[in-house]
Amino acid sequence: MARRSAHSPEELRQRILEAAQGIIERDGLIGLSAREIARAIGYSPGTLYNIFENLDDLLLTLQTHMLAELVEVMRSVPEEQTPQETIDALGRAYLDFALRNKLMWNLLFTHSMPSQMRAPTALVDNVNKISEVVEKPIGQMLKSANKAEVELAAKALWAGVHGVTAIAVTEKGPTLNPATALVFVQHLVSTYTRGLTSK
Amino acid sequence: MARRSAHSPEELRQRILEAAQGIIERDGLIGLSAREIARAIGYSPGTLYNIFENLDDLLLTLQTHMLAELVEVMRSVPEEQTPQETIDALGRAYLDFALRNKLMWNLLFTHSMPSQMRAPTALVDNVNKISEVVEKPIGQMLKSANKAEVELAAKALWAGVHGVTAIAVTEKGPTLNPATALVFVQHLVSTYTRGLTSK
DNA sequence: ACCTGAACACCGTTCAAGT
DNA sequence: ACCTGAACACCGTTCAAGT
Repeated sequence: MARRSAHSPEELRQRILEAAQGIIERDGLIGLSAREIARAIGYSPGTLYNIFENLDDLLLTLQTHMLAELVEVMRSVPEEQTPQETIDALGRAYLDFALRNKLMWNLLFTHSMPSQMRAPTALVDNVNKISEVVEKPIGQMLKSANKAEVELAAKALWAGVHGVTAIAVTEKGPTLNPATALVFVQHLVSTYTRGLTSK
Repeated sequence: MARRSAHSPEELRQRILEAAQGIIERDGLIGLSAREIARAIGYSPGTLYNIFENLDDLLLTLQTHMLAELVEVMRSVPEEQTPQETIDALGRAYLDFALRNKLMWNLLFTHSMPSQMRAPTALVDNVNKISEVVEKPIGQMLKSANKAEVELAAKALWAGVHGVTAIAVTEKGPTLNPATALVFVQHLVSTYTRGLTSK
């Protein structure tokens, strides 16, 4: 057996990650297993371990990819006429992304491994990049504010939008759900920014 | 073998739930297994299935208990001098609870099972009860608002506080973490309520 | 009535052996 | 060099058999 190389190492790596993502989106984290991934791509379980250290490593890689994609989505939101509208558009983009990738997005903010394991810096950095995107329009709204104030405001507001999104995605609130989430996001953004500018 | 009844059924049920909670808080969801719980309480694995349908049922029960405890915590926060201060105290209580029970709190808002499984109504109801606690001080702040407006405001603000808490608990933000979270919660609450009252 | 433990169909991970 | 598949130590869950 062996030596097929029907796929290059990078191809194989991609196919593994895609298969894992598909399984998670379909069956949740519970449905994910090395053997199931192997079955999905038509390789033996052992092959995964030539490419990833173990399942946790694979999961971390998946989270990093997902987060990088989310950062890209946020960065490519075009600037609107007013900072207000730009922030609104960013909120919509964030919510949309989460609703399109419910289980995978949920996984990003889940303690899925033993607590002593720290998130890799690549992941933490990307979480930071998301709020950095929000700092620009916030800075335009608060022209007299210093950098620290803008950063605080951007992170607080983005965390707020994140919270609305999180409740909506997990469908654990009867009123706040995927269908109504946008209204809540817009209300939070407009009310918060009014509070910011009327200080 | 069998027939020990060293513990009443309710006692046994409690011991199982406590053991499960301990394992999750120590090793995460990954470390939880029926056999591990059985080992922890000194019974055979089969015993768990006399009391719970399966592990998902056990997990759902655990989530329901946890959420009921959180509702109790929120309801017992004393009313302060001003609605503003009361909302602030509620935010602090919510954050404290999450930081004291990191992994278990995280579990409450995690898609831990196959996606077709719906959350039981007891769980969804309790999520709603949390924001109801916030409606009271919000109503005092907005005397001319109708019920729907107060509900929207309470849910949006609570979801926002939830988001700050979520980022802090998972320790995936370099700036927003357990040590700094309170500042973010207070900033979000005060800025949002200023926006509300200055409409 | 209550509990056990063997049994079944699964896991993650390793690694000697094959091409 | 790359991949397999057997092997090991685990799982969740069921259920006949014991007290």
